[in-house]
Amino acid sequence: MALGKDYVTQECSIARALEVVGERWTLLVVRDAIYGVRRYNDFLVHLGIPRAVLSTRLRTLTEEGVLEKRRYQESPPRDEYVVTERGAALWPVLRALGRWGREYVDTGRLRSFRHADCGGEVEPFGTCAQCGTLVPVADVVMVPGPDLDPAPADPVSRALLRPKRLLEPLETDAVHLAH
Amino acid sequence: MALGKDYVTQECSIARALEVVGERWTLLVVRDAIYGVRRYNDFLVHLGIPRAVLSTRLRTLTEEGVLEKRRYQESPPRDEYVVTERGAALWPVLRALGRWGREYVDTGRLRSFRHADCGGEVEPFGTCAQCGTLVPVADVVMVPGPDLDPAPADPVSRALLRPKRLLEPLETDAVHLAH
DNA sequence: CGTCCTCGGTTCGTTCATTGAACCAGTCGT
DNA sequence: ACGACTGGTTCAATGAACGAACCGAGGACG
Repeated sequence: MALGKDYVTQECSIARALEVVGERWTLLVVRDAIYGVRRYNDFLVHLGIPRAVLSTRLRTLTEEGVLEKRRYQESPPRDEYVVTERGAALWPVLRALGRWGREYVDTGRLRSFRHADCGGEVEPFGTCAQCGTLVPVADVVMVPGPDLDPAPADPVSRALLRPKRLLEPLETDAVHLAH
Repeated sequence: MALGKDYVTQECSIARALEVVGERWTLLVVRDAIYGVRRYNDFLVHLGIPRAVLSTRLRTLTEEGVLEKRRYQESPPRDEYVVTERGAALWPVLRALGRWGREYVDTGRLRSFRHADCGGEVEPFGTCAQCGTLVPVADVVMVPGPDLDPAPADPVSRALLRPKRLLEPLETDAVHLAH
């Protein structure tokens, strides 16, 4: 971790993991990436993160193999950041955090996560309440809840008002209009 | 979160959770608390954290209801920090982080976690490999692995070389000798 | 051809958190 | 009376985050 002193003294996989994803904003960047956000500007407006910090996070996450920088058009040259398998493997962490946040911090029902195959809700530990299988990230559908702001300012939040399968790229208003 | 700007713009339980436990060191403090560490000095030597930071973390975690400050002897007056139910509910987060760290960052086998009732290993999502039940934190036993340093410098790490049920108080050398 | 706009950054001064060392107060053991 | 232990607080220096400004490559438009 690029934070002054690191956790290397810790003989613990939790500490090792936090070395990689424990910095401020990092897990939120990964969350957005799993939600399907891929472009610099989309991360920027959705997170409200300082540009310099975003640049650093994207760079280190790419170096760590959590994201992959990929050119998706040549003219003008444009790159996107896509979650790797390693990044997608952080889904259980985010799911667990989200459940804890909802139960112990939140008040409203913001989003729920359902198994694409059978519609069952994904439980605290990532299994499907309906069919009991351990749901892979790619088979999770994010469903917006009733307590989300119905008309958010930024296009990424608006795009996330529709149910959306995780990992698939997000279509923002801008991209939509460009067609 | 006490970090300059907060994540309040984020309509997301993950962000809300990170508001509480997203700061540097915080999750490691909670991890230690779940491992059974309870006393200021034990956190200090085991984490190698600056005293000022430890003090603020313990205070905010107490205010947030993740830990509870409790007087355990009157003369001299001594307090200990014990995980609450709310704090113990963070176990899935730590388990998920640990699994990710072991699979994608670590090399060695540092610790494993087993179901106290049947001895089965606790799987990535927190279920028991043997009997299939979702194992509550209090029924998890931490078992040290072969790649741990066999003679660590601090007494807390030494105490953690023995198998240990989570949440139960840790007996360090010092306490042990004091009997 | 000149101007404006977008995207994906970098630079920079200010603010804020972390660090590590020093200090301190209450209590015990001897 | 003296020193050690526990559980802190204080302080100066460092480093990270913040936010606004700037920048360069490439269209788009007229």
